[in-house]
Parts: sequence; C-alpha cells; structure tokens
Amino acid sequence: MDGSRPLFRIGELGRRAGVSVELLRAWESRYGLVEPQRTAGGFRLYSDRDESRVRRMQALLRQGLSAAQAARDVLEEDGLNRRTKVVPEGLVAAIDEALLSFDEAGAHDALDRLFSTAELEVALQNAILPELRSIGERWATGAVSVAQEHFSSTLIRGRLLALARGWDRGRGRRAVLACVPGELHDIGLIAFGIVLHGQGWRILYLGQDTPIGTAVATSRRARADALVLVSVEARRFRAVAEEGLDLPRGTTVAISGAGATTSVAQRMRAMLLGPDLTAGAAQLTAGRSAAPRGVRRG
Amino acid sequence: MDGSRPLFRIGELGRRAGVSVELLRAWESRYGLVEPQRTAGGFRLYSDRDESRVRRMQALLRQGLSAAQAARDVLEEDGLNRRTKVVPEGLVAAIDEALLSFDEAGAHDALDRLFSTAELEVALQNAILPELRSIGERWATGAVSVAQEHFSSTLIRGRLLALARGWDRGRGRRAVLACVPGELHDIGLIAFGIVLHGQGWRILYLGQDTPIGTAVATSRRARADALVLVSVEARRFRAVAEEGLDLPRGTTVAISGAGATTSVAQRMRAMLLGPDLTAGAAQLTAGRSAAPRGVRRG
DNA sequence: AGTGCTTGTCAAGGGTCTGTATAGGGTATC
DNA sequence: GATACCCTATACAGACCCTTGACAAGCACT
Repeated sequence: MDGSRPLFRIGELGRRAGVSVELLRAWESRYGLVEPQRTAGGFRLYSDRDESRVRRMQALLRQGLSAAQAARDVLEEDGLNRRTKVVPEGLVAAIDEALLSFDEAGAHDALDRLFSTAELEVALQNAILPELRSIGERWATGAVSVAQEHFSSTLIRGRLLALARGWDRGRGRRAVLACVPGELHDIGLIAFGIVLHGQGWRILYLGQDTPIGTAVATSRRARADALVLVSVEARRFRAVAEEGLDLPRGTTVAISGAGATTSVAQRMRAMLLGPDLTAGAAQLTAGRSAAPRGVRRG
Repeated sequence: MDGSRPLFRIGELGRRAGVSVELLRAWESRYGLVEPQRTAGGFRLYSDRDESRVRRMQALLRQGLSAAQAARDVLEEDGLNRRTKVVPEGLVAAIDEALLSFDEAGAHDALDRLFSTAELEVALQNAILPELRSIGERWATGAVSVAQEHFSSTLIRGRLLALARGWDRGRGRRAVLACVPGELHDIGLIAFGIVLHGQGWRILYLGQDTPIGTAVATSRRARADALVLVSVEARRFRAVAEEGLDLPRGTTVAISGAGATTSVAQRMRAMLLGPDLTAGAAQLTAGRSAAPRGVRRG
C-alpha cells in the first residue's frame, strides 16, 4: 500500500508543508485528502504521498479553487492512474449513509469516488450489490423504510443504466437479459449485463417482469447466443420450467439470482450462474457450465 | 457531461474575468450564458468552458452588441446550442423505429440529437412522453410486444435518470415525488421532476409503487413543500383518498397523471396538475392552482 | 414627451464553506 | 511522571454565496 519507508506525524507534516495541524485534520475528515496510517495509540502517520497531496492541494487553493473542489481534483489526479481491485474503506458506509438519508448529491459523490477508485467489476461486485442486498435485508426487518429502499434503488439504477449505455455496440455474441415474470429485482441483472459487455458481449436488455414468451421471441428474433433469466425466488423459475422454452439449439439459457438453484437449472436445462458477476460472465463466455464444449457459431 | 475538471466558484470567476458576481448571475438567468454545476449546498461551480463564454461575451459587448445578442452569439458559436422550441421533424419517428427494433445505439443517437436540438422541456413534452404514450397504446392493441415496451421504457428511463442527476441540489423548495401504490408508470414523473428542478425545486424521488404512509413520512421528514403523486388510474387515487394524508399545513399535495381527475383532486384536497409538464411545474411554483379554484389547506 | 423594454446594480434575509479554536483526555519518550 | 505531542468532537466566525425583488439609466419607438 505504501511505497516509502519514512512515516512522520502530523506536526512534522504541518511544519514541512506550512499547514496547521487542525487544518490537516479538517482536510482529512472533510474531504479525505490524506489517508495516514495509525500507530497503536491512534497517532496519524503520514507518507510522502500524503505530503505531496497536501502540497498539491495548496497549489490548487492558490489557483483560486475552493477547498472542496481542490481536494476533489487532487484525489482524482492521484487516483486516476491506479484503479484498484479494492473498494476503499468506508466508501460503502458513505454510500449507505447518503442513500438512507435521501442525500442525492452525497450519494452521487460517493459513487463517483467508488467508480473512480475501484475497477468497475469490483465496484459492482463488492460495493453496489452488497449494499443493495443489505438495504433489502434491513427493509425486510423494518430497519429501512420503503421510501429509503425506493430512493436508493432508483438512484443506483440510474447510475448503472448510465454505465450500461452502449452495451449493445460491438461485434460480440449477443445476450438477451430479462427478469422472469413477477420479478422486479433488476439491478443485479443490469450489473451483470455491464460486466458481460465488458467481456465482449452485446446486450439486449428487457428488464423487470418479462413474460417468457416475449423473452423467447425476442431471443429468436435477435438470434441471441444466450438468454439470461434472473429471479430471486425459485418458484418463479419453476413456473417458467413448466412452460418450457422453445429456443433454437444455438441459444444457451442461463439462470441466475437467489432463486437459481441446481435443481431448477437441471429442470430448465439451463446453465447455472453463480452470484459472482465476473465468474458468471466468464462461464457464459466459456460455453457450458464448467464442462467443455464451447459454443461456436457455425 | 462536463469534461473540464477544475471547477471554481462565482467569486473566482468574477475575479478572473473581471465581472461582478451579480452580473454573472444575471447573464445566467437572463440568457443562459453559463451552465454551472452546483454543490450540494447550492453554490455555483463553473468550468473553463463557462469562463471562456464569459470572456467571449465581454468581447462581443465591447464590439457594441447588445447583451442579449452577444449572449446568443456566444451560445451559437459554442455550437450545440440555441436549442429550439420545436422537435425536428422525423426525429420522433427515428426514435420510435430504433426502439421498436431493439437498436440501442440508434436510439441513443436519436435521443442525443433530440436533446441537443430541442429545449429540454420541449423534448420531454413533445417527443419523449408522446412516444411513450404511443408505445403504450400500440402495446394495448398488440401492435407492440411487451419486450419492445420493456426495452423502450428501460432505455428512456435510463436517459431521464441521467438528466435527473443533481436534481436535489440547490436551495429552492423541495418536492417529494411518488407513484401511488400499484402504479408503475414512473417515467412521466421523472420528466416532471426534471422540469420542476429546472424551475428551481429540489426533488426527492421515490418512484414506482410507493406506499402512501412512507411517502407522507418522507415528506414530513424532508420538510417538503410539496408532495406530488401520480397515477394513470383514478381508482388508485381514490384508494389514497380513503386513507387520507396526514401532512403538515405547509405541504401542498398535488396529483397528476391520467388518473388525476377533478373529483379525485377535490376529494383529496389536492392541487390538480394538468398533462403539461411546464404548466404543471409553474402551477406548483405559483402555490395555489392558478386556473381552477385555489386548493387551500386548513 | 411618453411608454416599454433592456441591462447593470443593489439590498435584504438567510444559508454554506472553511479555517480556527476549545474542551477533555490519551500517547510517546525519557 | 514530566513534557511535548496527539486524539475526537464540537463550536464558531467570517468569508462567501444564495434567491427574490427592485430600481434607475439607457435605448427604441411612438
């Protein structure tokens, strides 16, 4: 995480950079400008990287930017090159807090930070989806109101749909994505579509509560290589299995979501995709579940 | 949407360009010369592009142009501007065709053209909403499949949510927006929220199928000045009217959508908003309904 | 000369942003 | 255990910004 040995305390940083220690703490707590380690006793320990951020901050302030803006720019400059596989600590909590307090601007800011610091797939898998799941669970226990859940879903759905833009472009294989009838949880499916597109697929998205007949017809019409169905409840898949899916041999059916069980997958002769977005996308790309036999076009 | 990173506040722009902050605000409100973002607290944040527009404006003024003319010229030079009150012919048809043939890229392109040539409110009122209505009608007769309808709704919803971003910023009055229980048609409501924000309101959006209790509680908690409820079916409003809305006197209730009838509005003691987005927003802004008999509280 | 529009400026009343300060208490080191 | 340094939490003041509404000078046109 750190690169350089010499770590120093807040007074030393203040002296070097010519900034009061109070201000250093304020910049940290208000804008997250620096990320010092801590001693066992709780003292901040700064690295050279922190120092350079502070100096850059000062330069931008001299340029006339407001403190909030300057800090944002510093962080962006500093983090732009290194998008990580890790979600920064506290970021999910920040998103959660903003969402639950109906703080639209705060939520967008936190999401901006998320998407600018973590790889897209990591952000989706390790931040967005867990957060939504958590909200769903707390909603079930009454700790989160319907309004909070609705607000959060809409905001995140909007962000994901913006990321999704252009997901049908390209020349890869084509997947039709739909929630089975009665299923309204679409955000995981959108996230999956985004990841799948990242692996070269073209996405045709139908979304919430799609009748099976029209999903099948659309897959045929689009000559889809895969039809991905999701549901959080197994019984909805079973209802679909009853009907059967009349799809050409070239079209793989895959199911996912909490309702996608092994038994249901067998009954539907569908590929079972696990909860990991990237793994699921890879699985679909590879063809059959985990077994050989690639899906070729021919 | 905005490329340039460094953003500065109005005082800084005034200093850089040598223009009073009052004048900057006047140029913005009168001619739309600049389009600053806003902080969560409502402060304007200008980009380099805004600065160059201001400088160009000054140059044209020195040349002897009137302020209005100079601003027009600046916006025109800047390309992509001078949005009209008319939707270009054929554009709605192009959108329709792309949507119905699941052509995501084509639909986005057509929507880009729409939003870059027509004023936002005009685009929403005269293109997006009629198109969605038309799809809905053809769906009812079977001329449009569920898949086509789903695909179109999702794509347009994504675009509108992107436009909505930041609609809670600013310092104006606050409106809570929700579809009544059972109501899933949310796109008109999003469009209304966008227009309302354009008139200075801050939007707290709850969306589809919101239980009345939580909508009311959220309005209270947010100290909303207005609660806007929509439904395409009058019976859903009647169900709400039965329950009654326990809101403080300072909160106006407004209803809209195809289900919002005069009788239901009276029974709910709600302001009735017509189908015109801009007019509806103005009505809400004006306080008591302008045309048909003021709706008073208390 | 009168009327109406344009445009830069101003003020009131109030909110936001940000650097600084304080209280009460802990850590590090000799 | 003395001394210098650091911690969190909270408060605060001044600079800065917000909207609304108004006004007067300048101009065009009657």
